[in-house]
Amino acid sequence: RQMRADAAQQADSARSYGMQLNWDINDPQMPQEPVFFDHFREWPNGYVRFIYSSEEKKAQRHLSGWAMRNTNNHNGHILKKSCLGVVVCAQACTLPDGSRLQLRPAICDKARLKQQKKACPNCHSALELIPCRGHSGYPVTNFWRLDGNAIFFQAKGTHDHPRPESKSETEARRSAIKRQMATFYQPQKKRIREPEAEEDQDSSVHFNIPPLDHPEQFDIITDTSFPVLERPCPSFPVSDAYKATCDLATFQGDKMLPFQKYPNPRIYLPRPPCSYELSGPGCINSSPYPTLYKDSPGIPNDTDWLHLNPLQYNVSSYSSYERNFDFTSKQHDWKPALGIPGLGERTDHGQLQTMANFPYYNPELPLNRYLTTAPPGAPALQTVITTTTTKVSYQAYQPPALKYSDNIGPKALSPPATVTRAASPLGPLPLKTPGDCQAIEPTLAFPQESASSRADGSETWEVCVSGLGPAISYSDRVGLIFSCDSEDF
DNA sequence: TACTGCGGGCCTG
DNA sequence: CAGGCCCGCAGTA
Repeated sequence: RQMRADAAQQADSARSYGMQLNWDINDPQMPQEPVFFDHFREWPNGYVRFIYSSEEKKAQRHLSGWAMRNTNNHNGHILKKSCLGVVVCAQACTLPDGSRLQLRPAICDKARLKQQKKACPNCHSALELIPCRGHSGYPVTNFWRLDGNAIFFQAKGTHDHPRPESKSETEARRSAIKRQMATFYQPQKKRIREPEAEEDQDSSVHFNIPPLDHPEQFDIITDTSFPVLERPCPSFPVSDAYKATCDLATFQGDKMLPFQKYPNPRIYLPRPPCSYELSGPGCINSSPYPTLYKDSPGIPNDTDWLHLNPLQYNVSSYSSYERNFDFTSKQHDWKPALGIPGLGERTDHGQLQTMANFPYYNPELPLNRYLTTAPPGAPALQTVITTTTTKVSYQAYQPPALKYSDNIGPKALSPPATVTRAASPLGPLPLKTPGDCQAIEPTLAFPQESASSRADGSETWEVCVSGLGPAISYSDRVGLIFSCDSEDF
C-alpha cells in the first residue's frame, strides 16, 4: 500500500503544473497565461509550487490545512504566511484509538494564547504548541500571488510536525456541534423510541456529510481520504453504542477525536466512517460524560475540546506507558518531505537539503520543547519561535527512552482495552493519525522497515517529556511516511 | 469571538 | 537590505 501511495504521490507531483514551469514567487514576471492549473492542495509540504486558477475558491482564500498565519513581508503583491505548528498534549497522551491530540493552533495570537492555557481534553495535562521549524529552523512559509488568471503558490520548507486538525475539519466539527446542540434533545427522545429510524439521520448530522456539489472537492477528498482506507476502523460497523456516545458527546460539545474529527463533510466525505474509530470496540465509552469536563466548566462550549468526548474513557491509568510512543503521529507528515525531492522541483531550494535537514528538525523540536519545560500556559509560540534559532543537539540528550520500535511492544501489550483494540485489529499498525492516513502507517512499517529505513537517514528521537521523567522516543522514518498524502506532491 | 489581510515598525544578521 | 516577527486596525463570518 505504501508503495502505491508513494507512487501516487509522485504521479501527483508529476502532474503538478506549477512544478513543471520554472518560476519563483519573487520573479518580476510570472509565467504568463498558464494553460493548466493544479488542483488545490490542502496540505502542501516541501518546496513545492503550484499554479491555481484564480477561480479556485480555496486558493482565493489562501487556505491551507496547516495552521498558517499571515506574515508581513512588506510586499503587497505577495501574501506570505508562516506555519504555526500544531498543538499537542504536553504529556503526549494517547487517545483511545492510539492517535495523538493534534489541535489546530488558533491563528489569532490572542486566541492561541488562550488555547494554550487550556488542558488536554484527554488527560488534563497541559497543552503544548509544537512550533514549525521546517524551513531552516524557521516556520514553513507559504506564498500566494495573484497574477492574471492564476494564483501562484509557493511553499518553502517541510513541516517537521504532525498535521493539525485542518481548518475545514474544525469548521465542520463546530458547525456539526452547533447543529447537534440545537437538536439534541428532540432527537434523543426519538432515538430512544426508534433507534433504527434515526440512524441515517444521525449519521448525516454527526458527520455532516454534504453533497459533493463541487468537482474540485474530489481533490481534497483524495488527499485526506486515504486515511480512511488506512484506518483500522473504517470498516468497523457503526454501533449503536457509538451513536449513543456520539450523541451525548456531541451534546457536550464535540465528540470527535482530534484526528478523527470529522472532516469537512465536503472535503472529507470518505472519512466520516473513521469517526467511529474511537467508538469502536475499544471506545465503547462506558461513560459518555467523561470525567474530562468535570472540573472544566464551560469547556463543553468550546468546540476545541469536544474532540475527545467520544473518548470518554479514563486515560489516566495507562497514560504513563503510552508516553513511550508519543509522537508517532508525527510521522504522518514526514512523507511529504520525502516525496518532495525528485518531484521536479527547482533545485534552487534544494530538495536534497530538505532530506538532509530532516534529522535535524524532527529531533530538535521535541527536545527544545520538552527540555525547556515550558509551562503549560506559557506563550509557547513566542517562546518557541525564539528558541527555534537555537540549534540543540538532540543527540546529546538521551533520556531513558525506548526507541520507538521498542515501544511498540509495550504498547500493544499493556494498553487498556481501548488502546489494545485500536492496535490489535490490524496488528502492529494501528496508530493512525487522524489528520491523515499516512500517520500511522509509518508506525507499522517501522518495525518492519526499520533496517532499510534507518539506513536512509531516518532518525531516532529521544524526547523527554517535561517533568515526567519518561522520555518519548521514536524514530521517525522519513521513508515510511507516505501513505496518504498524495495531494502534497 | 475568531479568521484574515494589511501595513507600520522593530530587531537581527 | 532582507527576513522574521510583533502589533494594531479593519472587514468578515
